Amino acid sequence: MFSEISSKTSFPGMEEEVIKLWKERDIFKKSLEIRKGGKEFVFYDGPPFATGLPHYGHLLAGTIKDIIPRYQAMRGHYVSRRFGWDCHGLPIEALAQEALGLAGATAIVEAGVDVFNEQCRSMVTTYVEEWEKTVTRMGRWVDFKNDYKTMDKTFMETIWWVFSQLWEQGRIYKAHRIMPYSWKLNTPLSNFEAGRNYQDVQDPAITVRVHLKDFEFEQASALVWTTTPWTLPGNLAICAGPDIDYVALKDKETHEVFVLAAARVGAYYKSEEEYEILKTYKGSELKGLEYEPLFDFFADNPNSFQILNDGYVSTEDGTGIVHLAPAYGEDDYRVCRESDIPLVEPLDEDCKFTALVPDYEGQFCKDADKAIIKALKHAGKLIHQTTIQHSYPFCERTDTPLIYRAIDAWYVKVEDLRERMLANNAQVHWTPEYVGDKRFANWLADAKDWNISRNRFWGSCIPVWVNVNDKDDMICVASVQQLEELSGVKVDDLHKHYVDKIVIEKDGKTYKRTPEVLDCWFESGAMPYAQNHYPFENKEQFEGNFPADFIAEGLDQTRGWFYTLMVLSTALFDKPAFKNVVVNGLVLAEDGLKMSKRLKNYPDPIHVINEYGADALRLYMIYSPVVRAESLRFSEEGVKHALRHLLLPWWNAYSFFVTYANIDGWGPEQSVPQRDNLMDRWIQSSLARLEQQVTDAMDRYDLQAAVRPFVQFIEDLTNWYIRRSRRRFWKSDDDSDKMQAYSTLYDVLLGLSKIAAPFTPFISETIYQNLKTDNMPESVHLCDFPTAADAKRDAVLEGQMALVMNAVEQGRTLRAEYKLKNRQPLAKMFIVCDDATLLANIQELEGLIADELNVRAVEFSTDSSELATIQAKPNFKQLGPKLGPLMKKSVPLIAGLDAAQIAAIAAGKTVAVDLEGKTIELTADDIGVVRNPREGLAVSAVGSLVVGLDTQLNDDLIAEGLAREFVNKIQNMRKEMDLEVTQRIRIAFGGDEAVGTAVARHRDYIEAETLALACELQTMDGVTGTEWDLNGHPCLLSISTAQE
RNA sequence: GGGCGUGUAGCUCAGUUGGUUAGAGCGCGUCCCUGAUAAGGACGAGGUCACAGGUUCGACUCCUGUCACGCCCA
Repeated sequence: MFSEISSKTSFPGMEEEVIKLWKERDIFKKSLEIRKGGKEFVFYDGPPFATGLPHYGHLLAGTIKDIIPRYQAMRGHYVSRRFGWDCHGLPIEALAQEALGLAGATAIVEAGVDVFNEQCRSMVTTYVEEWEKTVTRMGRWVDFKNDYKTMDKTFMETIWWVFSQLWEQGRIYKAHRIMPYSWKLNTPLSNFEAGRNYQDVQDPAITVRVHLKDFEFEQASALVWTTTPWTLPGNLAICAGPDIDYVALKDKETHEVFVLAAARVGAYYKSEEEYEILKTYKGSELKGLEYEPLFDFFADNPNSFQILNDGYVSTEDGTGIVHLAPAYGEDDYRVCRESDIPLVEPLDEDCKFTALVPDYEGQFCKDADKAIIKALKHAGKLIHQTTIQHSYPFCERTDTPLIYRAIDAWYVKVEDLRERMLANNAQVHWTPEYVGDKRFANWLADAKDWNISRNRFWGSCIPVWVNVNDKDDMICVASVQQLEELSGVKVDDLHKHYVDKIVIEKDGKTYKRTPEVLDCWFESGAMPYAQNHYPFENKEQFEGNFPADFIAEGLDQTRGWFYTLMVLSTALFDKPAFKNVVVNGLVLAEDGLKMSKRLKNYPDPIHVINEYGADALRLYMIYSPVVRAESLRFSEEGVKHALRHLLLPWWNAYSFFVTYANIDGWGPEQSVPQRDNLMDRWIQSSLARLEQQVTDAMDRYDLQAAVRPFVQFIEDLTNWYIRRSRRRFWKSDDDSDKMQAYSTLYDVLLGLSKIAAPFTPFISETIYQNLKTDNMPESVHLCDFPTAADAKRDAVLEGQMALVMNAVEQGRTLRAEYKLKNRQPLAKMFIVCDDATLLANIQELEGLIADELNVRAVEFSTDSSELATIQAKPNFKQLGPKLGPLMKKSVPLIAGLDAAQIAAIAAGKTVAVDLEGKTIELTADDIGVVRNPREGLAVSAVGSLVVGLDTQLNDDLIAEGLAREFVNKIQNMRKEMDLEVTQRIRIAFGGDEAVGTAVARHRDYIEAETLALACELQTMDGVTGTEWDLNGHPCLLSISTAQE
């Protein structure tokens, strides 16, 4: 006996049961154990920040990360799945700051880095439990016990090793980075922090002139605009846009020559009469012109004081020529660096001018604006002065304006790796392809050196100790052991508040650690090595498992994880870190906007799971283009749809099987191998096709394509195979056909549970558990994925069934068209097909067609002429290349061929026709045949099949129709009364003569169909029952239960 | 501003190497069927395949440009 299935199964409830089962029997662990020794399929988990609850993006990625490994495991591979946690970085620091009420870096230092870091450490695990719960509830199998955390000592030690490898390659260098800086707190802030306190302020906006040397006009100056006069003492170059138009104009009043963007002249002169245009230039033509420094503080700085070119210059305001002080602007820094202009830094840590600029020494930079403007005015270099109001970032804690300035930073040289990274990327199979070929490849081709230092606290430390007396004397530490040897200190923890205290004394020199921590992307990129504590441990294991066979993340990781993995694997091993990658798109809210807690424009994931189940949610997401990097507008309705149209019909089919198998006492031990019935052979072939389609798609990592064929299969199974086979299960005697039917449906449901297992692990498991025998694996996820589909397919049979379905569909259409309801039997139908072989194929299923369409007889014929006319239509694909420009003109000609000609061509003869004076030889390949139903007949034609209905009714047919109506009403009443399927009944009825006659004539049929022991006619008055209308005849029906 | 992608029915999406009637599901309307019943089927309405050029006998499909949206970068 199979377990009975409640008619009110709750899918979410069933899923919870399955989770319990997996847990109790440790199925995940077993699924790994049974594959031990098999070829490994290596999966790397990209670590999420655990700073909030999982959202749909995580659920989606998690589902992909579950399906592929489940599938590969069923294909015989050993797939270890370790969960990863990204523990370091700003997101967690922000939470800790909030918890401790610390507003910024200085507050953290004041409170103590140890206090702060321990706070971070304690908060990392805040969401771990929730994550584990949700990930598990979604059905994802992943090892949380043997997870990796980027804050583990072993992980962090490998990070040092990775860093030291880069160091030894000469890839690590120090440079600057322009960052917002709080002069009050003496600390740089992250851009994120800087963005939180913008205020409207007034700043001076001045235009100054720099005198051009060796220009073609005498007394010429370039006009330069700035809102930060205090940066002018540090000016080292000016910059023009290469494609911007510039003019040299002569001021008619002063006779001086000024150079500025043509588009900006109007901002300086009210009328065209005030000046004269001498010449126009492209910015690129001005490149290289030298000018006299505004101030002479840095007059000897190499390569300085010339016009540079860069695309960032605009003509929105100012003069179209910008001044560059590389220490105080990101673009300034970049452009100057490209021209090898070393930066100068005239401010101290309080942003006061140093002795390098004696005129303003000791003055706070912004306060010096006035004096600087005055000096420029005095020197005749100030052309224009005004003030502007703009939005400017302020320090959150002190409400003082932030100063953008150069901060020491560590970089990894990446630019020379571009070629090798591209070559390695070419070995990676991307889904979808374009992300790898275009997006990622373009990104690699333009890779910039990577700034890996952060002026923060909670992260892996840069393992470099610097000689306190000589900044260029550095020691890069590659392991804990090395640090212990160098320092003589036992090292237990590699976080900043521990290692900063460790001082190295060597050869009489003192070394202290550089204060920065590493970008946490460095850690995730180093995850393949660090999760294994390579090379300190697991050397062989790592080397055998690198690169990964598969990873999956969102499109946003092109610049994130995908990139950092590639940089480090290329630098260290000159290999890609992964062979296959599935890139998913963004999950948006249904309104097309980003999901927003504030707008509440999406349903809570927990609600969706509890309402529809994880299987439905998984299916909905996977069966969408979001698995191919396109965005998905998440819709609850869509999840419901997956449940109603895929899971429920499947479940109903299974429920049908169990119900009748139990009634008949059928069990798997009675299974027989023969398949005499075409329907049985057909559904098995369909299952094989499904198997083949799924395997093909999965081996291409195309999840959407893998799910698609399930839709067709479920449709075939439920709406054709089961519907057409129903009687074989419950009306026939225990004969061989019934055995075969049970055996087939059993095999199919069992096979389907395996094929679907990676996608919908819960319902697959539930069904499998009930169907399996004792000598089968204890979980569907311990089974082998069905293969060798080729051998099980019968393409001829599949084609044959397609034709039959086509014929039936036409028959149904005709019934609808002629308003002949299906319960009304008809005497005859006609099926005509010119091809005798095809016709014979259809004829094999005559009984099925007759039954489905409720006709007493089917007449088959190869001659369609009585039912339809035929017409030829050109085969464009075939004729197009042959006819070329004459193609269009051939259309009416071919349509005009007569029946004899078409028949001749179809019979393999060649018919010659004249087209614009040219003779065209038409063969069977050149034309298609269209059949048009003859007028006045109930005929339909699709392709080569013509179907006709005999619509004439006689008394006999009408009586049978009534009997069928009668049965239908009784069945409805049985259902209404919620009777058991096997419950026997008695029927009492009243009705007119027609009803009475019909019932009398078909009593046996009625009693058999309705499981009635008696069906008695009474007068209308004698029956208290339900009133019905049987095809226009009034009828009263009453039923009562009966003992056999 | 640059790179990449997307744009097909009211909605969600398919659409093979270019071939003439552009499909499916949902929703809507009409009808039908039903011991698979939280269903199911048939039919109908609904499309200038974002727009404009070009290549071709023929373009949703290939090329160029434009527009809108998204992601990333600047």
